[in-house]
Amino acid sequence: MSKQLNITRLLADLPLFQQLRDSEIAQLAMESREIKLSKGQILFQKGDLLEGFYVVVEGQIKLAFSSPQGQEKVVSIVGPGGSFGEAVMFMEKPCPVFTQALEDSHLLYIAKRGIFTAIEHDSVFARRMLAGLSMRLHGLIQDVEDYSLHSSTQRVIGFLLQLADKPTKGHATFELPASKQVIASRLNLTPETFSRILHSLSQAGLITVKGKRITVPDITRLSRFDHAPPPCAKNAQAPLSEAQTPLE
Amino acid sequence: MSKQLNITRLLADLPLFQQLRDSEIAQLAMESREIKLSKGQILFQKGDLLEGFYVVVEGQIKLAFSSPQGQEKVVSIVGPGGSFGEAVMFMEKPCPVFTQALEDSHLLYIAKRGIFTAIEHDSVFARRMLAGLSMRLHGLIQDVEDYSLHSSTQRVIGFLLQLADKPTKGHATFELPASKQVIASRLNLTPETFSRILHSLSQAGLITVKGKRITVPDITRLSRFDHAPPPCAKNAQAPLSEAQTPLE
DNA sequence: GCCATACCTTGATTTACATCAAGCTTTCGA
DNA sequence: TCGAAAGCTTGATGTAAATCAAGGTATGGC
Repeated sequence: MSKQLNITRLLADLPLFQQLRDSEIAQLAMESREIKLSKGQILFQKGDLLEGFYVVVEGQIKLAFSSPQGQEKVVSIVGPGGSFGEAVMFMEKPCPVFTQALEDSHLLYIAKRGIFTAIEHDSVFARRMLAGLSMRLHGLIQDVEDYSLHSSTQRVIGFLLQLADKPTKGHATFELPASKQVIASRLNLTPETFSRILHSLSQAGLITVKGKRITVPDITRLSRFDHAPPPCAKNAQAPLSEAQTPLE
Repeated sequence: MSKQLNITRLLADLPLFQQLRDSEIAQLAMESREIKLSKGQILFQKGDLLEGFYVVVEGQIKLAFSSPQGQEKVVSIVGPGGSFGEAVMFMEKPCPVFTQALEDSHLLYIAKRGIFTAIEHDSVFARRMLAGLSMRLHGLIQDVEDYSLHSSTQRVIGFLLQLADKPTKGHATFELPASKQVIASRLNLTPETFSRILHSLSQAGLITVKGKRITVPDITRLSRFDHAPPPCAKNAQAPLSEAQTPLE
C-alpha cells in the first residue's frame, strides 16, 4: 500500500530511527499508523493508558496538566521530529498530562510491540531509546532548576536564548513557536507577567518585539542581564553577585 | 575475592537486576565497585561526566542544584535500593546536579560497560532499564505539576501522604526521611515556611509533630484539606485553545 | 469588508511566600 | 559535662508575581 510506504519513509527520516535497517523500519511501519489532528483537537486525556507513542511529522502538539479548578500548565510544546508518550508507554501507568494540537498536525502513532521488537533485535536502538529518555529527563530537570531558582525574567531570557540557539554571541531574529499565552504557561508565568517582561526587556534595548517576531541585537548582553532597575536608583541596595558563569 | 562476592550478592538483591542470570550478574559485578561515603561528603559535582551510575545500598544521598549565590535546591533524596546517574550516563552530558551523602552511606558504582553488555544480552533488562528511566521521568513531571499548580500547603500535604503510603484511609505514623531543611528545599519551600505549615496543620488537628515523628490520625481528612476551597466550583474551564467554544 | 471572538497589553491592587531578625532547642565534639 | 554550632520555630516586614479590571489589537468566519 502506498500508505504503508509513506509511513515507512516518514519513519526512516526520524532521527530516532536513523540507524535501523530497512527490514526493521518496515516492521515498525506495520505497527504504526498516521494520525491527523486539526487545531484545538485533543489527542488523549490525562489518565489514559498508552499502548504506543507519538511522533510529530508536522504541526505542533501541546502537553499540559489541568487542575480541577480549570487552570492549565503547559509542560511541553512538541514540534516536527519530536516525540512524546514513550515514558508512559514503557511505564504502563496512566498518563499525567493531556495533549492537544496547537495547529493542524500530522502524527505517527507507533505501537509498543514494534518498539519492543526493535529493541530485541538491535541493542544499539535500545541504547538510543535510553539516551532519548535520558535527554527528556535532563530537560525536565532543567525546568525544575529554572522554576526553583530563577526569577521570571531569568526564565524568559533563558527561553529566548534557547530559541536564538546560536549559543554564544552575535544577534538573532526568530519567531515565538506558539502564542504568548501558551509560552507564558510553559514558563510558569501569567500572560500579563510575560507581556510585562517582554516589554521591559524591550525598553532596556535588549530585544525588540513585533508580534511573534523577536530580535536580539546582542545575545551576549541579553544573557548577562540579571535584573536591575535601569532608570530609578532610589533603593541602592546591591544584592547582586558578580559570579556570572551561567554557561553550563 | 570475597569483596567481589559481596558485590555480587548486593547486586543480585537489587530490584533492577532481579531477573538477570547469575552469569550476567557476575559480569556486572566485575564492572562495579563499592563506595563508602561519610555524612556530608560530596560524591560528584555538578558538571561532572559519569562513566557509570550509582546504587544506594545503605544510607542516604541528596541530589541538588546550587546557584552561584549559594542557594541550593534539593531535587531528590535517594535511599537504600534507589539509584541515580543513569540518565547522565546514557546521555553523555555533564551532570546538572551535585550529590552529597546525608548520612554515612554505602553505594555501588556500576560502570557503563557492564550495563551495555547486559542490555545487549538481555532485552528484558533493556526494557527494565527503560521502565526505570520512565518512572524517574514520571516522578519529575509530578514535581513540576506540584510546583506549578499547588500551593505550598498542598505540596506539604502531598508529601506527607506519600510518606504515609497507605493510599486511602486510616491513620499513620512515620518519620521524616531527612532534616526539615532538606525536605523544605525538596518541596521548594524555605525552612520557615515549612515550619509554619507543619504548625498550622498541627493546629488544625490534622497531624501531630514531634521532632521528625509525624502522626496523621485521619489520612482521608488530611487529603481533603486545602483541596477545593475557592468560591466558584461550577466553573469548568475549557483548555487553552482557540478551537473551543467558551462557556456563557 | 465587517463583526465577533480571541489575544495581547497596561495599570491598580492583592497575596503568598520569602526575607530578616531573634529566641529557643537539639546535637555533638572536646 | 558543658558549650558552641546547627537546626528549628516564631514574629515582623518586604516583594515578586498573581489577580482583577479595562482597553487595544490582531484574526478568522461569513
